[in-house]
Amino acid sequence: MRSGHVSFTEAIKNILNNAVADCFPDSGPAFECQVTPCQDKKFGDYQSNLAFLLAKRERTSPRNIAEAVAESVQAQMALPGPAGSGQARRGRISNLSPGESVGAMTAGALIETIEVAGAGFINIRLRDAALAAQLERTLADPRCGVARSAHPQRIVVDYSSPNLAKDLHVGTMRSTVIGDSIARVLEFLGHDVVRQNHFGDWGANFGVLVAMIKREYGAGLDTLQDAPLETVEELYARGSRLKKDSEEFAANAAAEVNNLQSGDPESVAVWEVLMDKTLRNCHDLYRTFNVSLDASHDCPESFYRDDLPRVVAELSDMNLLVDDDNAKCAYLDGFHNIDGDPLPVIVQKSDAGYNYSTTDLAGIRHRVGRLQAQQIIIVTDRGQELHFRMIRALAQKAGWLPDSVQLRHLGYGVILQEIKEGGRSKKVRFSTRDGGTVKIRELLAEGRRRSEKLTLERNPDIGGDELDGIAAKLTIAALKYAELKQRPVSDYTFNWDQMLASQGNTGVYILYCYVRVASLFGKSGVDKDALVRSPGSSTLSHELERELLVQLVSFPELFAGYEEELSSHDICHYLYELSTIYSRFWKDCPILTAAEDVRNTRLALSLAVANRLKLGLSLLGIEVVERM
RNA sequence: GCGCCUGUAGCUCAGUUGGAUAGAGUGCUGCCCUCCGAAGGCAGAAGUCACAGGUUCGAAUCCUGUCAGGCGCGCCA
Repeated sequence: MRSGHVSFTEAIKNILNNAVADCFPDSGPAFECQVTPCQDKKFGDYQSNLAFLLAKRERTSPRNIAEAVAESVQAQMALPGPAGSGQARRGRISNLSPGESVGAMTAGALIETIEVAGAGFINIRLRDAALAAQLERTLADPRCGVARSAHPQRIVVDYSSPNLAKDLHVGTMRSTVIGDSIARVLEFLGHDVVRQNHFGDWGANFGVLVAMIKREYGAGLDTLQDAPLETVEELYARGSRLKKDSEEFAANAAAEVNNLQSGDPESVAVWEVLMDKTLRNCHDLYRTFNVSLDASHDCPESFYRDDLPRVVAELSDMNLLVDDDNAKCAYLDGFHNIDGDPLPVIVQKSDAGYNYSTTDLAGIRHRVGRLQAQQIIIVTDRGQELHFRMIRALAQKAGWLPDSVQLRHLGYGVILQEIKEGGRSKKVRFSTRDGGTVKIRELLAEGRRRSEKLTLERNPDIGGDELDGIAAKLTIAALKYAELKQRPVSDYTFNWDQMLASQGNTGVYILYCYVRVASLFGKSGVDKDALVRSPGSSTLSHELERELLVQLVSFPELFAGYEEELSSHDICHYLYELSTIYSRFWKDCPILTAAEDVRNTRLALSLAVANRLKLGLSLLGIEVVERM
């Protein structure tokens, strides 16, 4: 259990569990009540369906069970407790001492009403004072009430992992954005996160590149150093074609792979120039895109070069390998190819070179052995699922991946675009007009053009560096939010107008909500610190204040299942809900012109909203703006 | 052929450890600035939850089958 902070869900669960144990002593200690927020707020704040689950075992109607449990809870509520349940007047904000956690509250202090409805639903409405007290406790808390995990793990998160022979494109963007959010949240929850950028800088692609560079630049490596970045990609594209057309060049490229692997100084020198150039570009892009990866997280394929022969040798010693057309293969149960024949993991190719399976196995050994990972999360496209299933099975068989270490492959779908063709629209893979891959750099530039235009339309007096900064942040918010708001598993359709729309479930809408609060505090001249120290003790005077309060204090519950689900889209959903409630509140509840006590309450609510928006967005890798 | 994933409003998607009348946004039709930012808010119309069976007090959710789509299945990563 997490100590210090207990969410309302957990507190209610405890109360209901006690009541069930009281009414039905035979139900057994294994019974755990389920508590969820009411889907319809008219029923209350939280509901439980425990009566339905118990009905069969107790051989009575759900309604009877619910009524018995509710009665028992009501008896708990009547008990006097340290929270002074009898004094907790409805509607008063500061009745509970701010230091007291939800877990320490008595049933009477926490619950306003408990009712049975329908066939046996138990609906609970919380006391305003309990909600308000929880808000006060978290107003000064940079974590907004979210506890750290009681069981922190060392978790390796492997993401982004671009192929350095090409500039970063939208395919790697998904891994980068999704993985970055996962790393940020797990770290926030107190885990020891080890980010690993397993980028492609070794193997066949680089044989081609080194061969091309030697051929075209000869001794003039300096000119390559100064050449624009596109040169590399262009060289690679031509080299790949040449490899198909010319046996001589293909042999050269293969030879260069061997040269690199054996540490030939001349080839390695070329490779280093290449790496320096492309890596600088890559890290530069991470900074621009607000991705929390830097050089300290680099753990590329080449990192494992000395391990590769050992991986093969050890597998061979364990008698797990067979020779097949000169390739060294491991066969595992349950994997078949298109003809139904056994499908191998190839760890050494017929030309004696190593491939990505070898590197991934070396990666697992390194992460489990040296990095002491308790969990490994790899974020790549869904197409690699079979590959990772086989790698996992082989690593387990070899004893490199103990049962205590979980290896998870998080696969995501492809990015599509809608195109019109003869009056009908269809979806194809997202690409440039000539069918090439879309580069992240170009995407950012296009987003900034659009964001700048939209900003100027609304706010013509913004200009210069401020405009640049706003356009950059809006672009990042739009792109990342669009990426994260839906489940990674599904394909998604790229659409600038949709992601930059200020209406609807977009990053821009949420930023706008934040901007309104920022503007409010700019105008009011309110001392935020004073507000945090003494948030006021006014009555709740409007139903929207309460609705906002309920949403605000449920923030920690968002993270209850995160480690299991890695569901950043739930965070998006929460932020969007919070923003819509605040927008309604904003419309109906004047703040600055209200009487002082009402005003202070509304300011405190506003501050709490801004804090959660800022924190939640930061966990998605999105920065807020103060003006837009 | 086999495996994995997906199918919910015209469109984009939530909801899937079984729970109350299936939710948002967009688009459409209207409405709301004397008031803290209208990049906002409100109201209305729009659904055989792909289809067919099954399991039970109860199914978008679980099981079986069918259909449709995406991806993967031996030396690229």
